[in-house]
Amino acid sequence: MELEKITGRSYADACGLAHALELIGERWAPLVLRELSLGPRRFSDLRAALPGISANVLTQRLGDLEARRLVERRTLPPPASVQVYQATEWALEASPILCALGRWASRSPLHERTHPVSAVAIMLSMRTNVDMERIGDFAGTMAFRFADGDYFARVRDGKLEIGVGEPAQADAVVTANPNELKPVLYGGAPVDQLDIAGDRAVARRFFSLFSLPPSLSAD
Amino acid sequence: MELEKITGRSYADACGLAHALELIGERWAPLVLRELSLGPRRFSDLRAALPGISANVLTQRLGDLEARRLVERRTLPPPASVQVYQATEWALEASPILCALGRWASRSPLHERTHPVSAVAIMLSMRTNVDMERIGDFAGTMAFRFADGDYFARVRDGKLEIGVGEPAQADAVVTANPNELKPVLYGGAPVDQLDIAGDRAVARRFFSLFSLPPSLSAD
DNA sequence: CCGTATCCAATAAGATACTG
DNA sequence: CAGTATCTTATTGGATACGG
Repeated sequence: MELEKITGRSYADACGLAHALELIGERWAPLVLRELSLGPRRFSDLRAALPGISANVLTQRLGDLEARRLVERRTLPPPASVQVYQATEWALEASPILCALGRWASRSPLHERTHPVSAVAIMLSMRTNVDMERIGDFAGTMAFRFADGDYFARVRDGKLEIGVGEPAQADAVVTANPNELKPVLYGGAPVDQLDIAGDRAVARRFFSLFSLPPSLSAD
Repeated sequence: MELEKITGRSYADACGLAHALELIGERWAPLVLRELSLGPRRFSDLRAALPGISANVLTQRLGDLEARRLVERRTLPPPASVQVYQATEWALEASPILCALGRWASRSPLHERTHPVSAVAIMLSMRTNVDMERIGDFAGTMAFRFADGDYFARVRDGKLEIGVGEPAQADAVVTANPNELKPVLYGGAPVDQLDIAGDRAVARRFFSLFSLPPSLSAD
């Protein structure tokens, strides 16, 4: 099977970057990977998380990514018996690189921060924008309840762990939509504007760990 | 000025990665940045280095990148008086991230390593694929004379520096085209198949510093 | 030679409707 | 819900021609 058949147009360039673009350079592809980087998702999860992608483009992207060994299609065991899409181990290795690219781009004067974000995006942004030096000896576990699922962030031993699902024991539980988190994480908005159950002091400390890199002047 | 006017289609997603795609997600854009990441280049340099890009598309990409503050157009002082395109400082910060993406992609079973590479691509690949642990206390300077320009690689103090132009004092001078370097750098081909003037022992040691990450099995 | 502009054909993306 | 099918629009690439 020739590469062009799989990737559409070839750059005919042996440079790894050119091949990266053949793998994930098509529109939406990196965002699909982003949505898969915390765990498997269903077709409709992806559609809901990617504002504006159309069903036919998502179908095609998932098929492309599967052919390129970045995504695997799995059917969950009964009684669920639903099909999910899962990033391969190798695809997950690209995730921190894509996050770094996102952090780089967030300095752009053209960056429109008022757009909505998905649950996965805001959780990944914590991993990307945490200031390790501010962690110190802080430890705590935050649970996040979004309309489309539960996530957690656990700080321990100077590290931040992000995951899907209900954490073992949460110090505080935030019920919100992802957009409401943005101003508190990155806009200096007061933590109290969030719906938080549990230890609000832990929550306050937790939210103080994050900051965006400096914006370039818009001129 | 609205973002959509600058970027074409918007993802309407506040995630930094989505914005990165709005900035450099269009076809050829990252490869144009790659070509600019070791210094300013002329239009025709870019055309020559990017196999298959049409003048048409290159003009548009350069204009897009300029509007997004990733590229600046400069006119060199007389007597040259020619126009060159230069990556902004911020754009250069994306370079290591794009290199990391290239290294990640190079593990793909679909990666076609027989395609040609540009001079800048092969020089950047050294920065990307050098094994720091192998440097040890080795020091040496290699000059590379390609048809379209001179480059150098200097190893010193456990670090590798890549640059454009003639180095101060080279231990060895390699005259080749970029494709001929590939098998020696990454394919275990003998250094002696290259046209090398100067200290061949330094050259041999130098070329032994590089290796690609392991390929995934093609199944 | 250095780009730009224009025209055309091939692809890719988007919107919408539809099927199991 | 999980996709297909179909149609329309946008983007890309290639060729060619044009001005500095």
